[in-house]
Amino acid sequence: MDKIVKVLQKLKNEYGTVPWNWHTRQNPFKVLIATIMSQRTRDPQTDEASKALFERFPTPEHLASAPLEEIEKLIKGVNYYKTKAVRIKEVSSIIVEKFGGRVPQDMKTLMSLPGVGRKTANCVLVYGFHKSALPVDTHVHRISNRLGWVRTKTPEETEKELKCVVPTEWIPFINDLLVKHGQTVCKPIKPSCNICVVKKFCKYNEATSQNYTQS
DNA sequence: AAAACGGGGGC
DNA sequence: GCCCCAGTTTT
Repeated sequence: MDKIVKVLQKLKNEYGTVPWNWHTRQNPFKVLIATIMSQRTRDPQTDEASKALFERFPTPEHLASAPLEEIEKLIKGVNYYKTKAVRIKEVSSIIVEKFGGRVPQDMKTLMSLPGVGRKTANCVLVYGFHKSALPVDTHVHRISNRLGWVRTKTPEETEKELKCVVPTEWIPFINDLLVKHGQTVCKPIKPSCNICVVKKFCKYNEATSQNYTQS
């Protein structure tokens, strides 16, 4: 079996398959809004806030005409909530007025929306429309490099290289699994390599553990 | 390419 | 109290 698949299988065994923001998936508009909310924000906060928001304003039409203050209040708790409230309303209006209430299905149009960058657009494509898209955030970028799967400077490079080395059927799981691993074990600073289930496949661990195993 | 944005939770 | 964070936009 391929080495990368082995690692992904181990991570899947460790962390399970329940995706973040599961209640929004298969609804492209909800995926879009919830993903904007999730930027630089921890999971549980976003999850609760997005549920509250969609209960009150379930569609682009509702959000486009919602009072800004009410949106702010409902999503308070997520990072940048004031800026995001403005963008959520803007995005909803654009979708209603320019796209007939439908979320665009291509990278370029998605990224033209306010508050939507490459990572968010890819989330919409893969979780909303089941396309073969790979959202790369700081965790995916960092861990892919530590493991030695890629050698890249930017998230976009990582996205392209990962798509070449990871089997298609695993693409939709990469983000969830590596983010979970990155939050709990493979942290940006002082990663807990001693408890890592994939350390024997990891270049970073190989390089850093040498200092201790010698002598 | 680097800084700003901007706020709650963990240590 | 300080530091960090499922990014995007602006300088």
